Amino acid sequence: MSDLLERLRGRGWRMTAQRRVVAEVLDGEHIHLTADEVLARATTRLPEISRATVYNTLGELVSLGEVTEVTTDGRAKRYDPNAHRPHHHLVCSRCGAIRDVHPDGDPLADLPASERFGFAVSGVEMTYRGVCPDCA
Amino acid sequence: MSDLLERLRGRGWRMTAQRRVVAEVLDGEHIHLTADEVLARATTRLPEISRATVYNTLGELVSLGEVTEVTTDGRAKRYDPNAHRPHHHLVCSRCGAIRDVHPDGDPLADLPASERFGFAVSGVEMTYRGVCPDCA
DNA sequence: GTATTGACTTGGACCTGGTCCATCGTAGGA
DNA sequence: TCCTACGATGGACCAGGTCCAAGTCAATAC
Repeated sequence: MSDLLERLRGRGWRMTAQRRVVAEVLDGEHIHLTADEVLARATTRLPEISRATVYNTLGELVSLGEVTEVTTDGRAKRYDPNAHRPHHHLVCSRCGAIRDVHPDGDPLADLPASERFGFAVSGVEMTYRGVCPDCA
Repeated sequence: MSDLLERLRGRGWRMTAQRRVVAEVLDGEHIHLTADEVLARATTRLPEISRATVYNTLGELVSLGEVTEVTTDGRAKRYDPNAHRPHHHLVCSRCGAIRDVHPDGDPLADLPASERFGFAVSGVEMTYRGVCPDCA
């Protein structure tokens, strides 16, 4: 069984066939599916699952902190199960392919107090853009 | 007249009352309006302007490189007229307020070759998150 | 094993942000 | 001043996402 399912069970998450399938579909590295893609993959395993349930389950996984939402293009949100290890994203400007990346340095430290406008700054998301080998 | 209008005229942009109003509404620092907000403000000056025209004009300004699109929340895109001076954004997690910021360092240099997956990397967007003074 | 119950699921209506298109209007050149 | 290609209009349409009332079921208690 996946780590994700293991953790959810440990947190007392009520297990249903639908939730299991959604969690299984999201398991792995460099996974960045849209809700519709999750629905499509879940449907192959559990044909009667509904769109609303997929949205509900994804929303819960996000509030549990097990999955993060990424919007790289202003269109559909994507769901990234790799929330336990902080990372940023590298996106192909042509085909939209996404890779998880780990830049050096501490971008939070690079924002001087004079550029904080009195905000309590707590995090930063970085989206690198480029062209992937397949599109070059 | 604003710099923006000046530049557009210099580039042979056909000037109409609608385009002028949209460009004027977008003039200034720390401006990050949604298309609907642009429409609302434009409507006070030119009541008969249509939604389609606002979207068309914003799209053109973006392809001309005079305005950049920002999506900070996966909802409506926002339009940032400050495209001629590169910058990043600091967003309040509570109220959504946005400030332009200029971090130190070169985030592009912080992405090692081993983390580039063969991409030709050309740029990076950073979104700092925090709580603004008004919401604290 | 059965009863109970509150949480989960469902499908469909609905909402928001955005795009498209046929038609009308007009800026700017001749 | 006239022409015409480009821009504006509004209304239909689309994608992604949310909401809701009704039905279903996992987990607990007995």
